Order: sequence, then C-alpha cells, then structure tokens
Amino acid sequence: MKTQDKGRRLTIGRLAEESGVPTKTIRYYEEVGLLPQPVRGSNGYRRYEESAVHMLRFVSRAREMGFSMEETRELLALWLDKGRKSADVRAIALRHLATITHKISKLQGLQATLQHLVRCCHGDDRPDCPILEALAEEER
Amino acid sequence: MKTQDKGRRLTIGRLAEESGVPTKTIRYYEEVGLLPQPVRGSNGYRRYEESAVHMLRFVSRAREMGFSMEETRELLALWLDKGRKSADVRAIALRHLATITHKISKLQGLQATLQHLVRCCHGDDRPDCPILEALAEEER
DNA sequence: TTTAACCTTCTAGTCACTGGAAGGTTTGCG
DNA sequence: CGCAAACCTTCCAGTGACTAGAAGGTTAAA
Repeated sequence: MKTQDKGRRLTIGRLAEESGVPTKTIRYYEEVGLLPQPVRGSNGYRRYEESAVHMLRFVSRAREMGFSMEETRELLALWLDKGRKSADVRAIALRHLATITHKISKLQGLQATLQHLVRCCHGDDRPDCPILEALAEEER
Repeated sequence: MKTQDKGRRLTIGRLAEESGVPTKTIRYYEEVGLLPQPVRGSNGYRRYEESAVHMLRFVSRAREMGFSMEETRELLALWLDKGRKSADVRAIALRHLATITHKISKLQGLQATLQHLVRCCHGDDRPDCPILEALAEEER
C-alpha cells in the first residue's frame, strides 16, 4: 500500500459533472453544512474524494423526491450511520408523504374550482366573467 | 352634498380587520405596487377608502387560489377595467390551471414512489432500509 | 505566450411575506 | 392632566433553496 495515495481527487467542476449538481449548489450545500468541507489544495481549490460523488447523488435524489434540506440532512446522517434504525428513516418518509398528500388535496381543490370557473367563462370579447365574479364575491 | 365629505376612511389596522389581510402584508402589497398608495393624514397615517376593502379581498382570494402576485396584479387590473375581455381573464386562469395540474402529477409521482418505499421498509431497529437504498442507488 | 476554462469569495436577487427594532401618535382611564 | 396601551410609521433582516454576476487568481492547452 502506498503511504501517499492522494490518488484521484476531484475539482468541484469534475464533481459537478459526475454528480449532476451545479458547482454553485455544491458550494451552497457546503456553506449550510449539508456537505462536509473538503480538503483544499495549495491553490485554495477544493479537492473532493470519490465518496463525495455518492454523497452528492444521494442528496440530489432526496431533493428530487421533495425532501427539504433539513430532512435531507437527516437522511444523509442516517445513511452514513451504519447503526441506524430503519424506523427513523421510515418516520421521515412518512412525514414527507403526509405533507405531499396534503399538498395534493389542496391542489386538487383548487383544480376543481378553477376547472368549474373556466368552463363557466365564455372567454370572448365581452367583459362579464364568472372567474372575476368568484374572486370579487362578497360571501356572507 | 357636503363639500368636505372625508367621511369614513379607514386606518390600516381597520382595513386589515375588515379584509383579513395583516397590516404588514398590506404595506408590502403597496410597496410592490399591487395596491395603490392611499392618501395620508396629517400624522402620516394611511387613510383608506371603502373600496380598498374590496380590492384587498379580491387580492386575498386570488392569492388563496394560488395565483402568483403577478397574475393577481393582472387579474386585479382586468377586474378594474370595465372594458376587459373575459378571454383575457380566462387565459390567465387556464395557464394557472395547467401549472396546478402539472404540480399535481409531479406530486402524485412522488407519492406513489414514497408509498411503495414506505411499504417495503419494515421500520424497526435494524439498519437495512429500502428507502435509503433507493436514494443511494447507482442507476445504470 | 496567450487565452480559454477553470477556480475563489462576496454580494445580491428570487417569491411572498413576516418579524422586530426604534420611534411617533392617539385613545381611554383614573 | 398624566400615563400606559394600542395604534401608527420606516427600515432592516430573515425565510428556503438556490442562482447570477462581479472581480480576481490559477491552470491547461494551443
């Protein structure tokens, strides 16, 4: 084994390429403590290990799944903790699922309302419009 | 008719009460030009006319329906324009509807994925967890 | 050698508010 | 009349999760 196997370290640009996450975003994640600070070269450049690619991809996927940065932070910690309890992960997922389900039903309510109004509005050159009426309505 | 019918003008607090919109938000709407600037009393206080209540309620409802502030601005302008074409209103509503529908289907996709993962995760003291696996997955 | 493509930090903008500080005004009560 | 509570004013900063740009230093390839 080599004592000085600095081997393959990546610049931020290379990491961005391999993970699909923009350099700006990587720096931001580091700034807010979502990602650990990498070592720096003598030129001040960040030098990432291979593992950073996997971490970033994990983070990126969690974000795509709609987890907040805080939840992503927790999930990442759990992922790195080999002694984790799957129940902890599941709890986060369930919480997020509830949030999503709630959002969906709110949006579906809006969707139904708007669909109704759009169907009622003739949508021509005349000024009368049930959409505006609905917004202006004095409900009492 | 009285020459000096300053009549019933409202303070911002009164307007907030009657419209259900916080004073902070009312000032913000004014600042970004969503609402017209009211006249000021000699003490510098804002003095609103009755019509402001209706305008604010209109804005508030548009926001509740999920219209952006820019869309709300357009809707408000259309509402105040007695010569508007209902087609213009309808177009805004249709655009918003498309946005909502898009959001719903994205969320439903996430919901399905998460439901599947949550069902697969036993959620106990053991560390193995399909949710984390899904996030860590090297798809190729 | 030059120049393009990297890298660095810092600031500010996005959206739609919301909270707080610091100060002036008004209202109601004893 | 004095005082406190409840108004009102402006300005600054923070939210979440980036994203854009400026101003400058470094490196790799032609």
